[in-house]
Order: sequence, then C-alpha cells, then structure tokens
Amino acid sequence: MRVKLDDRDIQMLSILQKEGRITKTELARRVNLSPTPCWERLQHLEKVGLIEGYGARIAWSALGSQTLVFMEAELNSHLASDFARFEKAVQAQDEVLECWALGGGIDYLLKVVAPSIDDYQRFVDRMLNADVGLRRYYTYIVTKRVKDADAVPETLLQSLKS
Amino acid sequence: MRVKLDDRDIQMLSILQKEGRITKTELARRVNLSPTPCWERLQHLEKVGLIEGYGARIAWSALGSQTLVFMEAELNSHLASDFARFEKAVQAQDEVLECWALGGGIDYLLKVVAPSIDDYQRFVDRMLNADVGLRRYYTYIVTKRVKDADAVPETLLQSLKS
DNA sequence: GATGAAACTGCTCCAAG
DNA sequence: CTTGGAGCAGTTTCATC
Repeated sequence: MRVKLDDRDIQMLSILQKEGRITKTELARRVNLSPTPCWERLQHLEKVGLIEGYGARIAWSALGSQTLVFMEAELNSHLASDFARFEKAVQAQDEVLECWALGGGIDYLLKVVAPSIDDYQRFVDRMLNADVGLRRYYTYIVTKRVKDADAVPETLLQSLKS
Repeated sequence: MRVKLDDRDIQMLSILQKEGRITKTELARRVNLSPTPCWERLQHLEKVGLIEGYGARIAWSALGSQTLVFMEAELNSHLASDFARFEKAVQAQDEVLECWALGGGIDYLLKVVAPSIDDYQRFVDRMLNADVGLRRYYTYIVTKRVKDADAVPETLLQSLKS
C-alpha cells in the first residue's frame, strides 16, 4: 500500500480524524479547494484504504466506573500452534481491547476492561480453565488515564508525504 | 453523567461506532424507528456527551513500518509535583499514544510509536535529558498486533441499560 | 486544478394523529 | 411513538474552461 500524498491530503486526513462528519463542502473550504477536486481526493483516500471507515467516539466516562487492566501473559510453550490457539482465544474475548506480542521476556501484553476487579478475575479464570496455553500472568491495574490519543499524531501523518 | 438508555439507544451507539457516516434515515430504518424520534434520540446522545464526536479511522498499515513500543517508566520520587511534571511532559509528546498510571511496582506504562527504533531511542533520550523525573525505564517492542479493538465492546455498552 | 449547474438525496423542523 | 410534507443543505455527476 504505497501511496503518494501531498500536504492537502494530509490536512484532509487530519481534519477527518477529528471531525468525521464534516460536510464535504466544508472540508473543501477548509483545505482551500473547490468541492469537486476535494471530493475526488476523498474518494481516492477511501478507495486505497487509507481511510478504513468512520466511527462515533463514545465517552468512556459515560460507561461508569469500569476497571482497566494490563495483563502480561506467558504461555506454556512456544510452538507456533500454541501461539495461534492463544491468539484466537484472545480475539474472541470481548473484554480484551488489545493484545500485543512483545519481544523479550514477555509473551503477550493485553489491555482488558471489565466492570469490576471481580469480573476481571472471572475473565482470567475462564482463560486459565479454557486450556489455551496460559501458564502465568501478571496483573497491573490502571489507576489513572494520563493520555489516550484518539487520533494518529500529525508527525506520523507527515511520513505519508514520501 | 448518569443516563438511562434502552436497547434501541444501545443499538444506535453500536451502529454509529462502526458506521459514523451513516445517514440518519438509514440509521432510523436499522433500528426500526421513523426518522423523527431517531433524530431526537441521537440529539440526546450527543447532548449528554455520550457521543463525544466522530472521526475517520486511518489504517495503520498505510503508515508504513512504524515501530510500536511499550515503555515502563519509574520516577525519581513520588511527590505529587513530580507526577504532575512527568504527566504534563508526556502529554506534550506526539510519539506517546497512551500513558497509564498503574498500581503496584510500575509507575507508568506508555505506548509509544516512532518511525524506527532509533527514533524511539531519541525520544527516550529527550525525556531523560528533559529533567522530567524519569529515573528508569524498560522497553518492550511490539512484534505483532494480535488484537486492537476500535470500538467499545457490545457487552460494555449493555451496562448503560441501568 | 476551477466553476457552475442540474438532479438527487438527506436533513431539520413542523403539524397533525 | 407515527406519517407526511416543506424548505433547505449537501452530494454527486456533468460539461466547460
């Protein structure tokens, strides 16, 4: 997926990240373009898959007091089939927001959300009993959300200008 | 922010998370409602702040080979002023996508993105030299993205039905 | 790239049931 | 909650420069 973009494309992406429901005529105005070429650029950005879709941002604060937990996971063995089984199980769990494989001593790092610690523990027990290859885990409870970017940073978007 | 929602509101949120640019008449059709009450519900969801906004989802894969890193950070001291200084510094860094304060032995967990490992190291050096209270850090490089949810899971949305 | 226009679709509000 | 409709705004395509 190698695409060449100019400053205006990047500006459009930056605006659309934050204001996904902006009208196309207003977007054109903001990037100093008339609606027609702006519309063509947008079509292109969507067609090549740079824009995967649009979505509403739901306020986490409105969901009440949820517990957010990072979980380090270590597997029983490092066979390719064991990795695959664990990853498949994790992807099927609603509570798991993210799962990353890491280099070094930790096999996986998971971001898990649950209504309470008890619910989190039930999730862990379910995983342990599911014969999914989970040998050991470490729990780190989030006590404060310091930063949680909801958009690709400007500096990274600039790297598309090649 | 205590709001009482019914199944239709939740269904609307679920749809809007994935299809933020859906037309309001189509949304009404999908939840078996006529446009007018659907429009009023949507107004309400936005007004109470449950929907913070809308945004385009940009494909990470299109940004080329970026390096994603989790960084554990330990501070020199645990004075409230030191926490505040570090958190402010972190929020100002474009590379830091997320920063969480954790209970237990780890002060902070950061998710950092950079074009390369070298760029990441430059970021760390900058933080260390910025006299921001960072005493020790551990680096965990992401080798695989197993799961990265882009929406609040259904089960959590259900908890709004109180 | 810009512009203007035409045909269409969707939006927002209003009235009435 | 429903339907229907009016007036307006935004979308998409087209032809022209």
